[in-house]
Amino acid sequence: MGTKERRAREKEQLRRQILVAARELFVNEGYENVSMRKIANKIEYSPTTIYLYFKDKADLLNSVCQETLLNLLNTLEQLKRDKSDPLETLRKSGRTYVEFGLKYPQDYKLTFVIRPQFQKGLGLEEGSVGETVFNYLREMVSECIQQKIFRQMDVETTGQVLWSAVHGVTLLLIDFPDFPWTEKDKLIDTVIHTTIEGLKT
Amino acid sequence: MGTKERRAREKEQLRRQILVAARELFVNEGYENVSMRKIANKIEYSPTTIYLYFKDKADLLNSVCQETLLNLLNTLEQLKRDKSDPLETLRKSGRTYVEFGLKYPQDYKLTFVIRPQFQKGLGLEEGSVGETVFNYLREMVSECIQQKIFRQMDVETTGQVLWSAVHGVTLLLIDFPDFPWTEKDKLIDTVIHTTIEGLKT
DNA sequence: GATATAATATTAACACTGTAAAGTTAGATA
DNA sequence: TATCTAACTTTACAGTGTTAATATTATATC
Repeated sequence: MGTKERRAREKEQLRRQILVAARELFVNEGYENVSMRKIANKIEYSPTTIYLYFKDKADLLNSVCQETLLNLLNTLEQLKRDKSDPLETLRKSGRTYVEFGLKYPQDYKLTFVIRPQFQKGLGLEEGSVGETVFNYLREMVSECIQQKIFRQMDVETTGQVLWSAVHGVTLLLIDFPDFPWTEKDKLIDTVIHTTIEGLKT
Repeated sequence: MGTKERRAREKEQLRRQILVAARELFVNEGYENVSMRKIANKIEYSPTTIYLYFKDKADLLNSVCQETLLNLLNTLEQLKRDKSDPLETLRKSGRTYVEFGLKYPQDYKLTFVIRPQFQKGLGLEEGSVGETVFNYLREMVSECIQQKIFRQMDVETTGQVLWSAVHGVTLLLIDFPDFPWTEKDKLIDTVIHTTIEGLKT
């Protein structure tokens, strides 16, 4: 009598369908230009059905962002880390982070800028995906400090400085595409290089 | 026959009134939670009157942001610049920039994150206030490079690296108030210090 | 002072929004 | 076959940005 299981599976399926549709619309048209009705149309359900799966529009956004964080985490973890050269790992991770943001600019903004506006105290609490991402950074930084490549500063501050740098350059490049930036790759590399140099002993 | 002038003055006055009301509401309730009707109520005019002074809501936002940029510029220019110590000037400017963002977090986000979403190619074009602000940064950076305090990199890239750093830390502090940040002042100083160290010869 | 003219403000309306409440339908259990 | 329940839809509400048409006011002209 696997009907219950099948039902549960179907339910999960529809949930995912909603998420996929929502992400696509959010990304292509911007969060505020997407209505529940548009999402509903896309999946061919009535608008209010969505509310059986998500509390409200902000909750839907939140779920989309959780996925984004998971994608980011996966992307980062795919980098093979050379234990003997933590600095290079850090550099590559920084690059990967920024590139992820530029590859999915709307997702990035949704996750790191828009969502905080709707969800105070968001997504970085203990046990969350967001925290896991930050832990990834902590580990790398910690290695650099232990190996005395970086100056002996606390891991938290060091990590936060790095995050600031990559977050900053990512958002600027996304938000001001018409600004006369230095060649993009050069800018990204310089930001990362500069920050790392500044952190060295 | 100064009636025309008086009329113009009155018109300008109402325009300012709208701007003030809009800013206050945007800042306190967030751009998307503010309706034209709310603004109209606040100034005790009918909603459509606003359209006689601003093209639409985005235009209103844009004007508010122009003011913010002007405020930022004034704040920065109030710093007295010690020509003989451009590094200290740069440091103080960085601090001032971040503090400005934290003092008016909503204004900052409105200007540097929300507005770009509504106005592509925004506010940094030639002759704009935004450009003037960036020119301020250019000058300081240029001085540091000329005096060989900074390594001989082009002014543009160097400036953009600095901007990335302060922009990044400002937004992170605004958007994730619940994250276990290092003590705020320490973080800001470390970000600025690290970036500057990284840029040195 | 009466009237024409221009400037300014308002009313009414449209097509849309997020979402709550009530109504409907299909499948499982008995 | 009757009942129950989960899934989904219909309807409705109060609010949105914005436009067009209308009304009101203040000025300039006679």
